[in-house]
Amino acid sequence: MWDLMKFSFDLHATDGKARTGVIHTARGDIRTPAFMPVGTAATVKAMMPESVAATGADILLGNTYHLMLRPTAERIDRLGGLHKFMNWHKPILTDSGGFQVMSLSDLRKLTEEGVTFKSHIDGSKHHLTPERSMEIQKLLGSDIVMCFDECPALPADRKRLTESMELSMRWAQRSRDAFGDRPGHALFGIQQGGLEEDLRAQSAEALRAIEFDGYAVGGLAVGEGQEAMFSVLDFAPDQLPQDKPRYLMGVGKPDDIVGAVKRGIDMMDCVLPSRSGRTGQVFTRRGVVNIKNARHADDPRPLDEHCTCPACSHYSRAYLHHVFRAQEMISGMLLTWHNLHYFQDIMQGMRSAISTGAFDAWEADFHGNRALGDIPPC
RNA sequence: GCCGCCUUAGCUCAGUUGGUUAGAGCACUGGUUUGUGGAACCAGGGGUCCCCCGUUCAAGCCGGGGAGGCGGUA
Repeated sequence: MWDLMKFSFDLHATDGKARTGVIHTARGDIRTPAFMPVGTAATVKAMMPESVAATGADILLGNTYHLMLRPTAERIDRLGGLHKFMNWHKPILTDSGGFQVMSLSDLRKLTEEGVTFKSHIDGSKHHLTPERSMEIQKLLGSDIVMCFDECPALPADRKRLTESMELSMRWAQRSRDAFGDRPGHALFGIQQGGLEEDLRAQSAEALRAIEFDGYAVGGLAVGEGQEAMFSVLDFAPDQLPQDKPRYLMGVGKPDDIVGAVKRGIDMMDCVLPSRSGRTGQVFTRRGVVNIKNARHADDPRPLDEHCTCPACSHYSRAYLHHVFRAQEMISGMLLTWHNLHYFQDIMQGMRSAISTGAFDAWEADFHGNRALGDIPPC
């Protein structure tokens, strides 16, 4: 029984650098490669939790920064933890707040100790340190806790990247020390170093010395472009332990995800399917569809005739176009559902292909479908 | 009938003492969104300034006449 409570990763098969397996947690298993929908404010926007599960998601991402401000980690703890609060009983990974160090940079002050934020909600001041981030993620009841790090925007010069990476490594040690021993819960380290191979290697070495339950590649998808990102992913996963999950943070578009898995990534998260779902951008096998475009107004066909999600099973492009233009809430609901369903379809396709050694063929089919482009207007 | 106000982009309206290529919001046509500050943002197309005459180097703006609309009044 004690063993069942332990966090562990079983690698089932590899195909080239691509891997498939299962992460075991106290809240259930996570099939890898895994895509994690983002539920920043204790909700995947526009989706009921059971609907998110129906798309095939095994795990969600939650956010330290947003939840500490509202409704506060202490309140969520008093109400029984984040899983109960938001009615999601599978695993949750929480981001540490590190990303907001970058994305909210005009509202923060960074020191060795930590970061002072000014709340984007009411302007109130808040302090976040590795120790406080660990405390908050524990109060939330997170299954996979992320180290508190600093994520510099790219491009950045080498001096800045070096100092930032070294600070993040000192914070990684403090995160490890503050996390303590929590059976069933995992702590992931985050590699930094920008696009520099030697800095990435130094960062990976520092993290391996501390020892984590999983290792994230951080600091990518922050403005460098796919080519540069893939060039880092050509070596970064190899610098991290083979027997632990590797998580690429914040990625990405469908072709980014496929390229990352091909290079040895096991987990990813991204706001794109949910955010785009609310703003009319739809991801399909044949590429991106912008549902607001006039060409869909009279189109009785589904978004994707092969997709089994509710939006594709029961509604025409004309209807989805109409409800988007009319700003009806069902628009965000249906399009988010479709996007999440499609992303999970990609993950399932890759898991199956890797386990049968057919990843290359699967990938060729994936790119072949995209090359067709969207169906012509009717 | 008389008096007042109004007429500028598809819609609702700005437009200085007359002075570069007449603007905004919405709508329209596209684009962007990568560890969610975003139901967001960016770009583009679109004008016989109601019509005619006049003054002036120059008129959306000033003068005269006409048309249409709104309100008040008998």
